[in-house]
Order: sequence, then structure tokens, then C-alpha cells
Amino acid sequence: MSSKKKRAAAIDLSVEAERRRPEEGGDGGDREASDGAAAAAEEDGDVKQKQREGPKEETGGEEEKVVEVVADQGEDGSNEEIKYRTQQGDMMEEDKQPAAAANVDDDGGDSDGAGASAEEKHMVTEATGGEGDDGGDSRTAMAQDELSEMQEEMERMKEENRMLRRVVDKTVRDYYELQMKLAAYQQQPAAADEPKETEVFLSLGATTAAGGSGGGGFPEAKSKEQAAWRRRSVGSDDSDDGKEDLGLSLSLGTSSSYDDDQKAVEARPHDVDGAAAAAMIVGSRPAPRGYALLESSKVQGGAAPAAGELSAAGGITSQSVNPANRKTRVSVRVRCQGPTMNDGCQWRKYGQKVAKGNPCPRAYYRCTVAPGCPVRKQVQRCLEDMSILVTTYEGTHNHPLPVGATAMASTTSAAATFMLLSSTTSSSSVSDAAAAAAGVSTAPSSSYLSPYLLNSASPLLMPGATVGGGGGMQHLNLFGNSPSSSSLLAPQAPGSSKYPWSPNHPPLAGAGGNKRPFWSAGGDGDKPAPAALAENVGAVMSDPNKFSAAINNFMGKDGESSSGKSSTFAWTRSMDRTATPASVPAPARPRREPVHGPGPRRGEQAAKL
DNA sequence: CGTATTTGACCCGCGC
DNA sequence: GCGCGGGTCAAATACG
Repeated sequence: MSSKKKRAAAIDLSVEAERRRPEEGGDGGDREASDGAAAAAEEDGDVKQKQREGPKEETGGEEEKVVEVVADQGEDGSNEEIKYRTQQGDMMEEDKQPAAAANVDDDGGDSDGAGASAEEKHMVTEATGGEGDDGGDSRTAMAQDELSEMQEEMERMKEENRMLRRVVDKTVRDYYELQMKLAAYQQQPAAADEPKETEVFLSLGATTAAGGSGGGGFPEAKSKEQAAWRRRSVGSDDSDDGKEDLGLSLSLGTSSSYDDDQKAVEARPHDVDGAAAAAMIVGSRPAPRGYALLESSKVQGGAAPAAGELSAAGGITSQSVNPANRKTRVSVRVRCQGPTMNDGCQWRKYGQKVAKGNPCPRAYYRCTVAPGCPVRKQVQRCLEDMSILVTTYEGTHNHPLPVGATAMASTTSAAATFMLLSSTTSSSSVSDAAAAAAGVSTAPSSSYLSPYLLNSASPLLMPGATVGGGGGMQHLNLFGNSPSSSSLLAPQAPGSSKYPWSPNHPPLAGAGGNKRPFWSAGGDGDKPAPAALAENVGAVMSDPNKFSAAINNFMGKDGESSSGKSSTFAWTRSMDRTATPASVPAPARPRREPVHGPGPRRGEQAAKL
């Protein structure tokens, strides 16, 4: 078994461990671990051993708690609790839940534990009702008992079904409520004298308290901005107690200090340290990896050629702001050794330049998955830490995307959704932009929209949403830190095979006859793990914990598999709302006369001039 | 031979 | 108006 799989399993298990909670003993108890934990355990022999030995020796001490996540929707009256957890992400309420609730954990699609579950239900019925006692009943009576039990179960299922519908409705309502609140909040004047920059920080993986270790991460933070970055990245609620958490968090704040990517890069060290700590705890790995950070959305000036295409491709018009005026950019920071990060898309390099202030050349890439795709990206190493790769995406793909990109898409889509909420204007631009960054197309029709995008992200963002106090900062826990909320985040049916590269299809190895698969790390040659990636995505999106683990795994396969260095990335998303319409050039600018045929080289042209 | 990368020059926006 | 810097182009080159 590869170390990657082991790593993923370890993370997955750790997430499950986070979900565990104390509960009065044994009632719901001794069943097998939940699907996620079980699946993870099966991937790793050692973990598997531990998982299965646990219930035997400890009489269910922790094992039962794992299953609770599934159970929490199965009891009448849990509707309110679910709602509560959805909004607060608080575990305490769940702790008080009657243990009997754990017995009603049948979630229909769970085929793994069906047998055990049925048995337990039977036992529970016997215990409570006292029916079917020993001895003298005839077989027909027992059959009738079973029949009645099955009927009861069906009733229960029906009730559960109704309840789930209510939950869905409630969630949707809450979603819109929060959306409205957020919109109102965004409209409040915040530091109107400064350039408005709305930033979304999405950290995926692990976060820790501000005092996190100084391990092998980014350079130490040195400025106020970095401190602010710490605050934003760490999150507002879960990390203060010094625990390392594995999860995904999204923060939004307004700032005027992040003028360029460099500053944001400088501001990142803490989170990486946190990732390091968490990673070591989680996977007992020699070195940290698998940490993601999504930062930002800036409002900047400048022309927006891609934005025009973006809006056009999206086919959705803005309500109050012309989407063409928006230049959407998503910057991803990855700690990897290769020249490029593996983002699931296929790129062709068309230029390279040494930018001022950074001796590392900046490379320019164009998406070649489909001809005419307007998406471009820039890749440059971070000056402070050469192991960090800063990749900036721009534009929107006009084609469906490989599964690897959709995995990233779901992460970005979270930010997209958040930006969508924060944006009072065009929702399409926002989502398109993030989709572009994630490698997910929203154009030309929504049929290209990844099944993992937005639809899953929208509920993804809602749980645990808290609006911070001063500083105009908001923090959203996506999952991980809040185990209860995570249980609600499985809205998407995995394995949707809308496109050829959806999880159900084998990956397009070397699509287009490329030298290497487009999902492979650009610099490390051909050592991709597309199959693993494809496997993961379906399950990943249906289980947030798996998603987290898979993201870690996904990022981890890039670059430094053997070096033991941490894999870190961050997303920066920018939207330009300030560009004037006049400054928007045509997508294909006619600034230079096309040179047909073997004309003179530019030097000669210049000489002529 | 086809495709991707390299690389020097050009174009354009912005600040002074 | 000028210079600077970022972004892009496209011929040359490398590579499989």
C-alpha cells in the first residue's frame, strides 16, 4: 500500500475521532464503525486493526460514538437539533441527545452495516417491548412479530423521510436567511475610506491556535498583516483552545493591506505551522503535509478581458454590476517541489518573465483542455519560501473538467458560494470565477457545472456559520471542526458521471496525447495518482471528512512524496469590480498585426520601425 | 513530424 | 511624454 493511501486513511480516521463524543454507555454501541472510518480502516492495515480491536476490548468506548454521526438524523425531534447544529456547529447539544437515538441510525443507503443494524434494531425492540421472550411462542407468532417490527420500521423510515424533508426545507430556509443576513452585513459601510478588498480565507486541513509550533512551515509572520492573517486563518471559534483541528474553514474579512500576493504569502506561516502540528498528530507522519488555505477576494482595478469572457461564458448577467467589469482571479499557494502544482487541468506554457521583486521567474500558462479556453494561470515561486508555489488563475473554463479539478472545485466552490453570498451583485461572476479557479466550468450551460460544485458547497458553507464581531470579519466553518455539522454535508450523490472524466470513468490518461497526464505534477514527471484521485472524489464529496482527507491526499501527491515536506496551498480570489467598461478590451485584442507566414522576426520588425 | 517549451521583443497600463 | 513593469506573442528550439 502506498504511503499516500495510508496518509489518507490516517486523516480520515482522525476526523472520525474528532466526531467521537462521550456518551452514556453501550446502548447504541457496539456496531461497526461508520462507513468512513471503516473504509479508511480497510485501507490501512494497522489502523484497521486498531479500529476493530477497539470495540472488543473497550466495550464500545469510542467505537459507538463514531456511528452517532449517522444516527443523529434518525430520531424524531432531532430536527431541531440538526438545525441547531447546522447553525452553531456545537457538539454539546448533541451530547445530550438520548442514547436511544443512536439505535435508529439506519440511513437507507448504508449497505455495509445493514445486517448488524437490523440485528440491533431487533434487540432494541426486544429490550424495550419485552416481546419475543424466551420459550413458548410459535414460529408463526415470531413471524408476526417480525412482520410487525418490519412495519414499525417502515413507519419509522417514513417518519424519518418526512423529517429529513423538513430538515432540507429548514436548511434551505436557513441558507437564504443567512444569505440575506450576510448580504446586509456586506452592505454595511466598512472602512469606506480605504480601498475595499473583500477577502475570503478558506483553510482546509488543519488549523491550530495562534501559538502553534514553529515547525517546518512558512517563515514566521512578522507584520500586522500577518497577525491579521493569523486571526483570519485560524478562525474564530475552534482553535482557541489550542487543539489542532482538522477541517475546513472559511473566513471573510475586509482588508486593505493585502495589496499583492506576496504579503499574503508572508502572512501565511502560522497556518502552516498549525497544519504541521495537526498533521503530525493526525497521521503520525514525519512531516506535515496536506494543508490547504483559501484566501481572499480582492477588489482591484484594471482591465478585465477574462471577466468579459467569463460572464459571457457563464451566460448569467449581473444584477447591478456588469460582470464584464470583474476580473476574477484565484491565487493558489502550494508547497510543492515541482515547477507547477497539480490542479487537474492541462496547461501550456506561453511565456515566462522575471517579475520585479522576485528573482524567481513567473511562468504563464494557458488552459489547453479545450481549444479556446480563456483560462490562464501564472505560476511563481514565493520569494520567502522557495518551496511555495503561487499559482494565480484567471478566467473561466468553457469545458468540463477532469475529476482532479472537480475535487479542487469543491473547495473553491465553497469560496465561490461565500463570495456569492457576500456579493450583492452578480452571483454568476463570482461562482464562475471560483469555478474557473477550481477548474470547473459553468459555461456555456450549467450542464457543465460540476455536480460537486456549488450544489454541495452551498450547504457546505452554511453549517457553523458565525459572524464575527469587530473588524468586519466573518468566519465560516465548513466542516471538520464541527463534527455534528459535518454530518449534514453529504448532499451530493457521488459517482455522477456527467462527463467523461467524472469519477465513474477512467481518467483520461494523457488526454490529447500529452506527454504526461494533465493531473500529474508538472515538475515531478509522471507519478500521478489519478485513479486514487478519481476514486476519492465521489466518496469524498459525500463525506466531508473524506473530502478533507482526500484534499490532503490530493495535495500531498504533488511533488514531495518522499521528501516529507508539507504540502500547503492557499487560494486567493480576486474580483475586480472597479474596472471601467472602457478599459475592458476585447478578449482577443488586436494590438498587434498578425504575422502570417515566415515573416521577419520581431527584432527585424522593430528594426523596420 | 507534431507538439510543447523557450525566449526575446512588443504592447499596454500606470506612475512620475 | 517617458520610463517601468507586467503580460503576451510567436519564431526558434527541444523533445518524444
